[in-house]
Amino acid sequence: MEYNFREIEKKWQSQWEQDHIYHAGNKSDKPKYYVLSMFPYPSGAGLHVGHPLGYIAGDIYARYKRLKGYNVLHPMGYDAYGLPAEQYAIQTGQHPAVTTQTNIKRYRSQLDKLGLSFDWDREVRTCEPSYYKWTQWAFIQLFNHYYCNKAKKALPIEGLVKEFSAHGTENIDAACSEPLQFSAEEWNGKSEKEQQQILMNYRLAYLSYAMVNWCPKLGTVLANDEVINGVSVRGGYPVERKLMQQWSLRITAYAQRLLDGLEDLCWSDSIKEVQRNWIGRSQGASVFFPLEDGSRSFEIFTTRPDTIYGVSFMVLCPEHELINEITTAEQKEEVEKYVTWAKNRSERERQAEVKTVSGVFTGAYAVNPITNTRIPIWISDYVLAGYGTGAIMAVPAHDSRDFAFARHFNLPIVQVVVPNGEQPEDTSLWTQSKDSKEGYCIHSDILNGLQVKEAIEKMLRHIEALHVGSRKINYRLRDAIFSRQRYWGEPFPIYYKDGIPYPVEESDLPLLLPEIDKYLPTETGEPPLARAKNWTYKGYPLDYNTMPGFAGSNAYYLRYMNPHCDTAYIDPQANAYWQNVDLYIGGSEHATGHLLYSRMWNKFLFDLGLVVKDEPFQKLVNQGMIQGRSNFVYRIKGTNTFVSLHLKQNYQVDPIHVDINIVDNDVLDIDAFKKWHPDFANAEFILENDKYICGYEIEKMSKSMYNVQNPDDLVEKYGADTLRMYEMFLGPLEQSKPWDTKGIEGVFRFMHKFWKLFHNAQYSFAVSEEEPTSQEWKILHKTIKKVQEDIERLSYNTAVSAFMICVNELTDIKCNKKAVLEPLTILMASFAPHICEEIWHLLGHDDSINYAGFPEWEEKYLVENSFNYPISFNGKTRFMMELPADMAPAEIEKTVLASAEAQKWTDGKTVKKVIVVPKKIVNIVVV
RNA sequence: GCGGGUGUGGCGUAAUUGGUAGCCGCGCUAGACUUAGGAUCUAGUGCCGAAAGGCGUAGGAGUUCGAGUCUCCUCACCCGCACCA
Repeated sequence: MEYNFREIEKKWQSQWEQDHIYHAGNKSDKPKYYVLSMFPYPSGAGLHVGHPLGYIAGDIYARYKRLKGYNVLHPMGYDAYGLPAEQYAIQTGQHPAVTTQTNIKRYRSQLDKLGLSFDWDREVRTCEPSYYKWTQWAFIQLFNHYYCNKAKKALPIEGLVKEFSAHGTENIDAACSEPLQFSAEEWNGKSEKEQQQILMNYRLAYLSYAMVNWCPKLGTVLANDEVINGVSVRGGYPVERKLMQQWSLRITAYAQRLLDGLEDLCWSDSIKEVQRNWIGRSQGASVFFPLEDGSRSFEIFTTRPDTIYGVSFMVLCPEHELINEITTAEQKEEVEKYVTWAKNRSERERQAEVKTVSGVFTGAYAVNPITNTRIPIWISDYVLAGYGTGAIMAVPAHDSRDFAFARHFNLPIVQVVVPNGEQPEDTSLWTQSKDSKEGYCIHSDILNGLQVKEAIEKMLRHIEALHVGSRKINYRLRDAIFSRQRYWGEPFPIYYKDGIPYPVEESDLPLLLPEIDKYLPTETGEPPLARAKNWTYKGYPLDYNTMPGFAGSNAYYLRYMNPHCDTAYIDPQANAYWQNVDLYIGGSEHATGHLLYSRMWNKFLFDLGLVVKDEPFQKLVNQGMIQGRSNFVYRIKGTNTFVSLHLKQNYQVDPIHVDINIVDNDVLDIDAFKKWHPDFANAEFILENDKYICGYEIEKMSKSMYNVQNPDDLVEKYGADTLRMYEMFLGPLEQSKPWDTKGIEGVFRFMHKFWKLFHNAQYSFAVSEEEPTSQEWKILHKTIKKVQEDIERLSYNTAVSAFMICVNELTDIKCNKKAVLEPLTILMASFAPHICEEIWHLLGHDDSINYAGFPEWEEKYLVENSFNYPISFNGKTRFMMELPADMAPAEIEKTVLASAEAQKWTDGKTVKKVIVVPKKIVNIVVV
């Protein structure tokens, strides 16, 4: 029979599904392995060829591990809450649950066609009540815990309450929104409402008034990672700063642990670096500058306490609480004008005008606590409210922003650090600030002559001795805004009594998402949930917000371990067995979102003793994006005539996107083109060599550019096995690359060649029972070794090459011996499961190939005596050989040649050249 | 501006991790079988040269017996952060 992939793939896919062959039990004698691909958001557009890349890569690894004797957890599910379904609902009135359901169906059928070995018995959907029940449950736990900096973990809030009523804040070192100080008596004297407000300051999920990213077009707030360059990631709508009461997640409490945890993870350096940057730890000092009148002082943060002698002014952010208090009467009008102006600027305007200097003098002065000099206090929006204390000491000589400000407002510039080997300069001649990372100190009293590093340490000690400040570590990371004014998300299990939020009883979870008549905010501007009838609990109003998209994806990898458990979030036995994800595959766009929130969420659950591992994803691989390759035709302006690519320079033309499905190797199918669109029915063409050649460009894959390659079409034309192998063959997994269907024919040819190894000229199945020759063993075993090494390091493109080489070599020597072909089939089953399963059964096996043992490579076929690997890859035979250090070159050559002949590893070919170099290395070229 | 990464034939890529650069595939050229082929098979294919030979891993230097690989500088492109004190 010829290679009939359609029949083979259909047959085995339904067989596998029927037998639940990929179901992994929570108990097994085998070692466990957990392979996870990031679950998709089921969008209306369906899958394109980019999606399967990661799934196939994960699938190959899962199948490989199964063959290696592991109990493999390889689940899949859907990140089903999200904005697009809701936007669609607003436009059409269609319930988001319905569209989501439809899209999931489509996704599932597309995934099934690829022969992915998912354990569908464990499927989760974040929008199912049985799933989000536990998202809500986890939220309540966050609400009921605070972070203790001494224990370095989350602890129950009751403990904090006990401590407050016994000793006040005296012994407390906890993560909080604002540092508070009160005694036990003060605490006990407070009302329930006041106490609850104080506790909010400590809860890990807390309600607060905060400056948030408000997107008027989407009608919701967004997290920092959902905003890029002042516009929303989804939709690209402008985002403003707005003061609103919102739920937040105190992720900052975990900043240091999130940083430290990266060390032992097997993640790429780039993604670790992105997370480190996002957390943004900087070490320095907080210093208190008293006001001139001594009434109070204010705190600043600096990483360079050594430059404190160079401070010539202070700057407050326009939002700073001190402004009203200190502004002098003469300056009042001007300050108010500036503050109002600064507040009304959009985030985008502010970012676009970074270079423009603006600011205003408050009229007030502070005192430098080290030098006791009088320093003017200014206001400027180049100081950010969100970082540090929203106030800085300005050292214009050594900071470019301070320098620009000082020049603009004519403030003094004092050089305090001089680069080694240089002399102090006249700063009035400078056009920019001077780098001060290295050098010696001047004009700095006790620091004079010291190197920067020593000076920083000395000044830190000095500051501490004078009690004017202390060492401090600052993080750029902000708490995550956790509420959205949307419908299609998890409702908060929170109700309000007397304006105070209380969690819903755990036994009453899930708090079901109510039905509403319209998916829009109310006329009074309340979120859509305010439209729900009887949206109350115990007679009290429930929260109108829903949780953000990342809420449901925080711990989905944990629910896969026990997806049907409805008595606990995490089944301890299942968790003890599966531990955490061994290999996680997904796109790098989640570097600062999902991958950070998940780690924090997991650490919190770890603190509660609910999970055994502190980190969720041991090894992470980011598959590259697959870009689209668009094709163009060129229409001569004002006509309906199209000119081929290389002739277009003679005409005035408009390039027009053309559907890549009617273009083959950049050659246009003219008939199909005429039918494609009525406008082109009577089109005329200027051809080159009787062909119409299209131009191309690499762009994002998108419908409007007609460059979307649908995997279903390719499966239909070439089969899933070919598509799987081709996607892996395209290049290194982590690299982004344009989709190009050109090369798929080569892989398709390879599949036929492989199939033919098992068949005679008449296409009947025929393998020989003969004992293979040493050469045949070598071909097999070098392939086993190579492929195994390549899979382990996820270098699938080179593994596919190794298969091709192997099949070429076996075809050349017409090897059809079962002893060679059978192990090769098992070896390839991870890549091309359908064809290998078929052959496996043709070879006489009744059980599935999926659990056949993985073939081991035998060293004896690769190593002979002192030669390590006298096997050629890349058309070369090279190896190492132990030789006495004092052996003369001529002697070495003789020894090697003699040995080579004796071993017969040259397979009848003659040695062409022996290159002998010192250090025991020998290269031998054979022809 | 700061941080991370990449640069190899016409194209996607490979290179025992310091050891003949270009494996495998696409494309291209020639041939065979074919009524025909956009099917299949065979051979060739880094560049220059008729050949001998020479030149070649973005460019320049360095370390080494030996560099695509290590070090330094320059250039180009990609990604992340960005008034972060």
